[in-house]
Amino acid sequence: MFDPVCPSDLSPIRFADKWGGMVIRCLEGGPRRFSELRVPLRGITAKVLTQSLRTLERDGLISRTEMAGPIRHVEYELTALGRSMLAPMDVACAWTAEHWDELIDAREAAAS
Amino acid sequence: MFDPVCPSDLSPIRFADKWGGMVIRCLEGGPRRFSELRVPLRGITAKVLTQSLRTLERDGLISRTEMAGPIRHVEYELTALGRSMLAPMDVACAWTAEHWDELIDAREAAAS
DNA sequence: GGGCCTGGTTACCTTCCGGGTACCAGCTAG
DNA sequence: CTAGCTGGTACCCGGAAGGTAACCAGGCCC
Repeated sequence: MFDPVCPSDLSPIRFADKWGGMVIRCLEGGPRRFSELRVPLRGITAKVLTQSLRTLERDGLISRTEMAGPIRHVEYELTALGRSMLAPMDVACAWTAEHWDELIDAREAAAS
Repeated sequence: MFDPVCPSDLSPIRFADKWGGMVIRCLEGGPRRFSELRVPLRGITAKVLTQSLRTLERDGLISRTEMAGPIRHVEYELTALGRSMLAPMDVACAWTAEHWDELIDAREAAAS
């Protein structure tokens, strides 16, 4: 789903850290487990994902819940605050999509 | 106008690099010269401002014009692309302002 | 000539971010 | 006993970002 060489790297708008925005997108559809997040975030290592999740939690955007039971089960979920950030993110995505060609052109013109 | 310890550092939404968003805000009202930009961006050094301006120019968000004449005169101005980014920035600012307390609370809760 | 304004450049240093590898405990299935 | 899944942690590394201090040319004023 998300590529390590994500096109959004070209966008001047960034949410949280490098993977933060994508993590939030992954949680948009409901709670997810650690290993479930690693699937769409292709190429992310456990360490980096942990890092990103801890930061998002510190900033109050997601919550971490250890479920009871014999086997280990941790769920990450968007908080109300995190969910409220989806709106600005949509705006940013729309802007990036709309001006995609201009962004590419600017880079190419600058490279030459 | 802008503080080096800008409150927006707490916002998970960032535009361009550290000073990029503020530079764009400074140019909102029309073209500005290098030294005019240094006034509101308190504490920014020439090198860092140059760096930021070069990046913004590379990304097609601002334009740099050397004016003719005996004394040196350089003007920086928002391009159409740069100006179009003001809308997403407004949305981001509004979100940050609206959820300011929650952002602070989250940090404080995490610190304890 | 000396000082100041213009808009920078250069070298250097420090911090942070992201990533790679290895390793861990707890539980389960074969 | 061994392998595999869960969700991580510890350690090291390289590169980029951000900042400091010094210096620069060109033109102005005195």
